[in-house]
Amino acid sequence: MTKASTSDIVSPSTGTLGKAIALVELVALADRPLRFTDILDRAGQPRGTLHRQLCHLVEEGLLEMNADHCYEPGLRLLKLASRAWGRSDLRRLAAPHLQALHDATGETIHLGMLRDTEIIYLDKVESRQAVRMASQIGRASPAYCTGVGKAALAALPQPRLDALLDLTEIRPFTQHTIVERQALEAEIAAIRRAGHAFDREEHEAGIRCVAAAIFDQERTFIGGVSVTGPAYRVGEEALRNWAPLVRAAANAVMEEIAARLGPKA
Amino acid sequence: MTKASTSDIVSPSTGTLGKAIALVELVALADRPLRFTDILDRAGQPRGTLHRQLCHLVEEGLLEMNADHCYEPGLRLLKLASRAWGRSDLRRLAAPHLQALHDATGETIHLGMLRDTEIIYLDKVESRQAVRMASQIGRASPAYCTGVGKAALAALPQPRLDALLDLTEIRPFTQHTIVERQALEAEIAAIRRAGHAFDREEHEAGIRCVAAAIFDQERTFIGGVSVTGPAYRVGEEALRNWAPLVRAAANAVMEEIAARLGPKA
DNA sequence: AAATTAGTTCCACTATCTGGAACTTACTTT
DNA sequence: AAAGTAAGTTCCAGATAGTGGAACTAATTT
Repeated sequence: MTKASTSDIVSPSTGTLGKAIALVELVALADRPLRFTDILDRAGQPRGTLHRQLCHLVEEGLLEMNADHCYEPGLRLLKLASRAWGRSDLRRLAAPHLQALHDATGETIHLGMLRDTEIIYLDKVESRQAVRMASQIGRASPAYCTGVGKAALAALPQPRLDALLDLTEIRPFTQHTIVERQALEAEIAAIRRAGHAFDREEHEAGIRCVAAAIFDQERTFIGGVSVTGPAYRVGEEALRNWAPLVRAAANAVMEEIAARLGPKA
Repeated sequence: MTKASTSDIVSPSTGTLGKAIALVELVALADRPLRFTDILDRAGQPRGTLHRQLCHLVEEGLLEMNADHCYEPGLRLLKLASRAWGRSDLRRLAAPHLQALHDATGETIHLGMLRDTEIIYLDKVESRQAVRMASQIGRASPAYCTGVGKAALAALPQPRLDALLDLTEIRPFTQHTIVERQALEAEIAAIRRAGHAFDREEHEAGIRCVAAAIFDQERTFIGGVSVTGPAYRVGEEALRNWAPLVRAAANAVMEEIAARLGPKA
């Protein structure tokens, strides 16, 4: 029996717990508030069972039920996540380098990690308060069509990459999204050679980005940094010019990690 | 049997789920990474049981195990919480009014909600990027010694207030923290009369704050707004001057809520 | 007012969780 | 380096808690 490493991708056999948090996710990812019956339709569980599970989740504060009988994600999630965020070593070590990269480029900087087939953004530094701060932190985007995501894919050992791509449901977000498996693998090979990844409006129309991977001592991927900007302001040339800066930032974070482990022991 | 409303305070009897997320909380709130045995000591469960539970949590991405066998909060928490945050109606409606309040005062603005005996901060607007953005979002602080918290307490019907205070473990965070139950009740009475609450360095030394409650149509408390600043810059007088502004901001949010419910039906 | 839909409760059944003990692996000490 | 000790993992009979069909109540709709 394999021990459950963070990076294994397995169909969850976690019994009760799995079902429970699948419900939380169902509610959290829905684009509108869900009533009991909405959830019943989507969850494929008998009424009685579902009802009890929802009650438990509400009692635990993972879900809440508002005035019009709709279930919504609960505040306790926020509390737990804020601790997770505050304690992340990678985030803490990377923060100054993200800021430096922002100062150098003037564009938005992201720090992301790979979780299953998705990139989850751990931190960002924004130009001015563009839209609303923190709105992207914790956001999950598919790996195969984002800068940090593709840098992550390119950083994986081939068998894990294959397994991950097999699990990924590829669909076109924009007309530039790479949807052919072969084309994607060629892109990944190119990223391996170059040491950085571009996102040319593949996830969001009008948004371009350059990203580089961060590795730990054993050369396993732990995260990625990127510079992102609107296409009207960020041309192909700007992307290419920033690539060395992004790689340098990623390297600086790696050195930081190495430095921290040295004195520690 | 009472239906489990968000605001009921009950000892959780949620079986497996309750134990599981108690573990997540244990790991998330710990001030250092915990190894298996550390958790074993604190969780009071037999080895076998605990081990399986932790495995399940890791498989679900609620916890992660790092290289040196320490458990840490998982990325999936971030993902779920970011959806919770992005979808919060209160946050969305309040945002412009927080900004306006910030423009008027120049100090840090918080929006918080009550969860059991704690205030959880849903949003904030900060002076310049003071320390690190978003660091406070999701943060939980005790109700009895914070501005928003005391405003919340004063807004509760007496029986719920009593129940809540009975559950609260009161301890002095600073030398100004109100620790006597009687003094606290007097303070709450004063807040009820005034319509706003002060925090005079009761939670953190050197930090002062004014807060006001936000109610829904039925006059039940749903959240609070506050202006917070360092004591050297924010005197008693400034606090008193801001009180009307804070109350006005809270009222503006209430009108927003009322307006949204009008056209809707 | 009747019909329909939505939400909640009940209880026999059984899948899942429990926890003691044995086992394996990774450090520590002499 | 070998023995000792602590940390982490696996196993299985027994107990608990979760399951799900059906009956019931409450809220809408016709």
